[in-house]
Amino acid sequence: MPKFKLLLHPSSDEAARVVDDAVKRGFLLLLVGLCRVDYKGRASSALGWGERLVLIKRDGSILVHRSWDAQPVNWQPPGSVLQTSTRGRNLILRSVRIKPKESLEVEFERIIFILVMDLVDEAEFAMYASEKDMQKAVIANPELIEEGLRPITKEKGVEPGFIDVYAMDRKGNIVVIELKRRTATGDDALQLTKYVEEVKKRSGGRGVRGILAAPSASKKALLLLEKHGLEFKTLTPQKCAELVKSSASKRITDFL
Amino acid sequence: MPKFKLLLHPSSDEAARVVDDAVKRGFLLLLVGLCRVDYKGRASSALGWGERLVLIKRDGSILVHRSWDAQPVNWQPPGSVLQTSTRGRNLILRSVRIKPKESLEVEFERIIFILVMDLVDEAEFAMYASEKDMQKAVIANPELIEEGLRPITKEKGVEPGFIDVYAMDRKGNIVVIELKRRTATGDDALQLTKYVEEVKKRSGGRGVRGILAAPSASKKALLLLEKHGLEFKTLTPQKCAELVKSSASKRITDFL
DNA sequence: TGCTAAATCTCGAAC
DNA sequence: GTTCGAGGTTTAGCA
Repeated sequence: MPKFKLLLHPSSDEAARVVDDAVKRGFLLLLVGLCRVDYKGRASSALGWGERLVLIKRDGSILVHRSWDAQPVNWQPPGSVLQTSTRGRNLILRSVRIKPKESLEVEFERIIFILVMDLVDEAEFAMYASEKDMQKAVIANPELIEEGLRPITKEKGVEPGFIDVYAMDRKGNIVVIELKRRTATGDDALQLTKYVEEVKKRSGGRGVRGILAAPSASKKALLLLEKHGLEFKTLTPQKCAELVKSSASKRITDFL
Repeated sequence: MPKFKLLLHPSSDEAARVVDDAVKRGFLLLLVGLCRVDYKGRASSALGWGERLVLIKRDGSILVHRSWDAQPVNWQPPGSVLQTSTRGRNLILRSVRIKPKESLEVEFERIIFILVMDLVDEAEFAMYASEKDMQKAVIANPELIEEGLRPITKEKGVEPGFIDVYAMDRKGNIVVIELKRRTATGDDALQLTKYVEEVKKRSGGRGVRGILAAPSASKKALLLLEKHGLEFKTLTPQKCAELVKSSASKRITDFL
C-alpha cells in the first residue's frame, strides 16, 4: 500500500467499508465532511450540523476538530472501540469506551473525502525540565536555594503527600522545600504549611523552615507564606534544566 | 474556491507559498510528511524524524499528531503566529507565542501532501451535566442530598474559595455542601473541612454540618471526612442532569 | 487496578 | 492583565 489513499465523496456504504478496513489494518484515518456529533458519558454534549475533520487513530482514539480551537470539540480516548453503520444515506461512527462508560456518535450527512494513511514514525519524544528535573537539580545544587544548604533525603514521606526536598541549613534548622515549575498558588502555600507543621511535630525542638521555590508566586500565595512565617525563593525550571544539562548527559536542542 | 485543494509532494518553496496564502485567508491546513519537531518555552522537547500529521487552524493553533495518542505530541495554542521558511530543500514552520514566550519548530524533509480546506461550521456546541448543573439541580431539588433540606444562598463567599451549596437542615443546623462530578479526593475533603471551619467561626453557636456529594469517594477522602466529623453523599451528575432536564428547558439527546 | 499528583495542562470567569 | 478554580481534564507514576 502506498503512503495514503484518497476517496472523494464516497457513499455511506463505501465509506463504512473503507473505515472498517482501515481500522482493522491499523491505518490512520481522516474523514472530512458535514456531520453532527453527540456524546454521552461522564457528561453529555450535542453539536449540530457543520463541516469538520474527524481523525481516527490506530489506538482507537478519535478526535473531532473544527476549523478553530486547539482542543477537539469532541473526542474519545485510546482503547475505545469503533463501530460503523449507515442510517439512510448517512454514515454513523459510534465509538464506545467501557470504563468509564461513554459513547461518541458522529453522523455524516455528506463526506467530502476520506484519507487513509500509513505513516512510519519510530522516533522517541523527549521532554526536559519537568518538576522532577527541578528536584534533581536542587539536590545536586542546593545553592540554587541557599548557600550552605545540605540535602538530607530526596523525598520524605509525610502525610498528606510528599516533601520535594528535605534539607538542613547552616544553623542546623530543618528546611522543607516545595518545588513548583509554574507560578505558585495559594494551594501550594497551604500544602507547604501542612508539611512544615507535620515536620515540626517530629523535629524534637529543632527549628523548621519552609521554602516555596517557583518561577513566581501569586499574591495569595505570598500572603499565606507571610502569615505562616514561610519563605519564597525564585527558581525557574529553565535554570534547573541548564544545571541538569551541564552536570548530566541530557542535551537540550536550542533553536529559539 | 472549492471545499478543498490537494497538493501532492510539493517542493518546500511551493509548500511555503501555499501555507502562507492559506493562513492569510483563514483556511484549515493539513500537512502530512516526514518531519522533526522542537519546542521550547514553558518546557523543552525534541522529537526526531518521523511521518506525522500537522494541522494548522485559522486561529493560529497548531497540532502535531502521530498515528497514536489522542493528545498531539506537540502543539501551539490559539493566537500563535506562524512563519514559514526553507532550509535547503526542507520546509520550516515556526510558530511563536509571546506570553508566555514559547516557540514550536517543525522541519519537513519530505511533504507527502498538503490539504487546504474551507469548512463551514456555524453550529453551537452544548454541554450538559457540568458541576454547575449539579449545583442548579441540588438547589432546585435539595432532597437529592437529604429530606427537609432548605438551600439558603446558591454561593456564599468564604475564604479560601466558595461553597457550592449552603443550606439549613430540619434541625436548624447549617449545612455546607461541596459538589464533585467525579470521584472525590482527599483534597476535596480537606477543602470541605476548611469551609466548615470558616462557617463555624461565624455560625453564632449554631450547629454546622459538612457534606461532600460526589459519584464516589477515594479511601483517603472517606478517612478524612470521618476524622473531621463530616459526611459523604452519593450523587451522580447523570441524576442531576435528569432533574435539570425535566425541570428546565434543556434537552439531552439520548443516543446511548 | 486504583489512587495521587503533575501538566508546554486548557479554559473561562472574576477581580 | 492576573488570579483562580473546574475540566468529559489527561497522563504518568506507584502502591
